[in-house]
Amino acid sequence: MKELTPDIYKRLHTAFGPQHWWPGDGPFEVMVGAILTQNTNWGNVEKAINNLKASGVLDPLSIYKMDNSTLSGLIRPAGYYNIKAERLKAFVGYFIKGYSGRVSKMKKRKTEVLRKELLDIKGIGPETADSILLYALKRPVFVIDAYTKRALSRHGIIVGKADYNEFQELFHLVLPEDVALFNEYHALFVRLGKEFCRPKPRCDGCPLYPLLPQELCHHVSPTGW
DNA sequence: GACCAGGCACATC
DNA sequence: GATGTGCATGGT
Repeated sequence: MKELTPDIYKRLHTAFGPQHWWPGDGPFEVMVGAILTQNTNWGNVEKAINNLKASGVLDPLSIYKMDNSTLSGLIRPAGYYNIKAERLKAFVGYFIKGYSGRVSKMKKRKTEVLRKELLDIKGIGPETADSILLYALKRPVFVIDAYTKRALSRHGIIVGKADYNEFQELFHLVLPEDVALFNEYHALFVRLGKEFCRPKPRCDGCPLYPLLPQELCHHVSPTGW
């Protein structure tokens, strides 16, 4: 197990520069995007969000009142549209009943309380909850996604099995609680993932090379990542 | 046509 | 507790 050293962030930031995350307009749009992007290409999510905007329904109350079938029709380009319609409805139900659909009210609560509440909503798991906490509510919570897991495993920083919380602890233990840093760092891992750490790796020019145990990042860890 | 994408819940062993 | 499967569109 290698350490999560500061030069990893430096290498990524030097290679890619600032990523300007989260793309989108305002906290509520970020929350909606966090649900829509589950296992889905961001370009498709943008189409769905644009449909909601064009119909003038990208607000909590409109989504809350909308038929599931109408909603699923609008978010269709994002894929899994029936499930995601339910998940959006579940989230806005919580948001309206708990906080009158107001981000300012939600911000009064502690991070741990909000995380627990979000995880209790059917369709919101750890990555979606943490994305909402970090990118919409500006809490210092590190987001772990498939790319981050894959990159850390392939580069030998995590060896063997690790669940979401163990990956997250790796960052929480060494990083200062800095929202801007968490924001940028996660976005950089996604950028790295898109360019180099896909299931079929394209390792030429990977900025984390030569952290690798051997020579090439075709190295596949025991976890299968 | 095959592969992949900024997950999650649920069934089954 | 670990592993497998359904959910689905759209770009490469």
